[in-house]
Amino acid sequence: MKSQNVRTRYAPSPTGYQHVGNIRTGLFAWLVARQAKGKFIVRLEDTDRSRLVEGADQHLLECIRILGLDHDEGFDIGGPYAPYRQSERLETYKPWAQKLIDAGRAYADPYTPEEVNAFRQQARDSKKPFLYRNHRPENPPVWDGTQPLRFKSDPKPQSWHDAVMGDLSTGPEVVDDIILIKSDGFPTYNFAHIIDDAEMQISHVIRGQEFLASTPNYINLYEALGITPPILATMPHILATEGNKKLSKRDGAKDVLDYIREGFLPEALVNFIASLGWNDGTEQEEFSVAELIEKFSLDRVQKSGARFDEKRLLWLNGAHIRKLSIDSLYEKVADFWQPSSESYDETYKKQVLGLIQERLKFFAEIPELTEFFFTEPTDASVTELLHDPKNKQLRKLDDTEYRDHKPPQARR
RNA sequence: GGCCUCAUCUUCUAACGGUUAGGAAAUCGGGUUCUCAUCCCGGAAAUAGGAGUUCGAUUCUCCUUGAGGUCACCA
Repeated sequence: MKSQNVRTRYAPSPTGYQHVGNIRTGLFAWLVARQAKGKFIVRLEDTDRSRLVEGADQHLLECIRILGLDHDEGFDIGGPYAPYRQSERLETYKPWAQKLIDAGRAYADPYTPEEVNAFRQQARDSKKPFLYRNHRPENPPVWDGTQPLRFKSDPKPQSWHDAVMGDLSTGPEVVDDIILIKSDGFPTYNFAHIIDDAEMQISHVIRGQEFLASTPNYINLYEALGITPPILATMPHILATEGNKKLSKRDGAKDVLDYIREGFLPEALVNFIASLGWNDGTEQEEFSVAELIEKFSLDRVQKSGARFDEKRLLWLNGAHIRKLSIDSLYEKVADFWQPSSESYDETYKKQVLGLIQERLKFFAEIPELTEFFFTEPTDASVTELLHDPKNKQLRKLDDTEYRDHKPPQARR
């Protein structure tokens, strides 16, 4: 593949906030695109009308903006393949569905949900996996748009290559007649993403491990549609700090914006998220965004899941903070000063910052760490101590050295 | 239960089939520092188990075990 043709996408469903687990997929897609000087596309997969969360689309945009994952095409800015919101693309799915119907590769599902559930329960009771195609109707009715439209699959063994997982293969028993269009007229993810990726010329599909099991179905669909599959890259899950569960909102995965609100640096977050499941093979731990773009590669992504360890994020953020000049640090912490600091000027606050920079892990700690610089002591003995000329630390406050804005290592 | 995937210190991870299995976080100890932190030095800490291939296996193969995913008109 020519590098200028690399087009990756981040295509979440607007069903809530972004957390470290799902934003990593977006970060990796972005890195692949930027490294290859390709395009990064942000698409919204909003075909499940019942799970939509208001404001989730704006939240997503805010997250990628703050993390610096700039996009070239998207549901907010448009692009050559607009619209990029699946709910606005219903017309583009129709001809593809019709093509399958005409070829005898799609049919109307005549059963009620209750009937299908009964089949499902039957399979469960006999401890067998459920396969709809075992109940495939012999003479399905003409599809009138009110029933689900199902894919008439061609079950067979399949093998394919995954840019992260390597060579994979499955037997015919995993291929089934998946639903393409739901009875409400919206396509399923399974159908819509394949059409959109093809129409939008997506070169790499980078997504989480939960899609691994349905990939054989997608390959079957690609074949029926006559579409050459893109490069597939499956990311391992990020595990919650406790237990063995995938990191999820339910298990307390934090909103990415919450980290920003607590005063984590976007570049530290990006560094941290990238190193969850990826490293460049050297002993380097701290990476700038530019270095990540240069060094990232899908084939060095870990196959196994990585546990989310906030202690490591804390350390990494502290390390990034220590590298900042006082001026730059001062600029970034503007929103974190406590009320008692209001009457103090910039010069004084920068001096205070210089004193705490080395131990600062995230900006929300600032009030706690600096309160005594902004309050008059009430105890007489403390006052006496403060005026003790032998107290070197306090003398530094009068020192002019911090006005030079040197990084802390350069002082002394 | 079927199918798929994965498996190195507590955690994130490194190691063309040949290393005293390395680094980082956390932790413990020491040094620097008027405190804390930073910084420096050091300690403890791992190849899940069993076969096989090989002169030699963390690395290749198989089995076992464990973990995860999936079997939705969710993505």
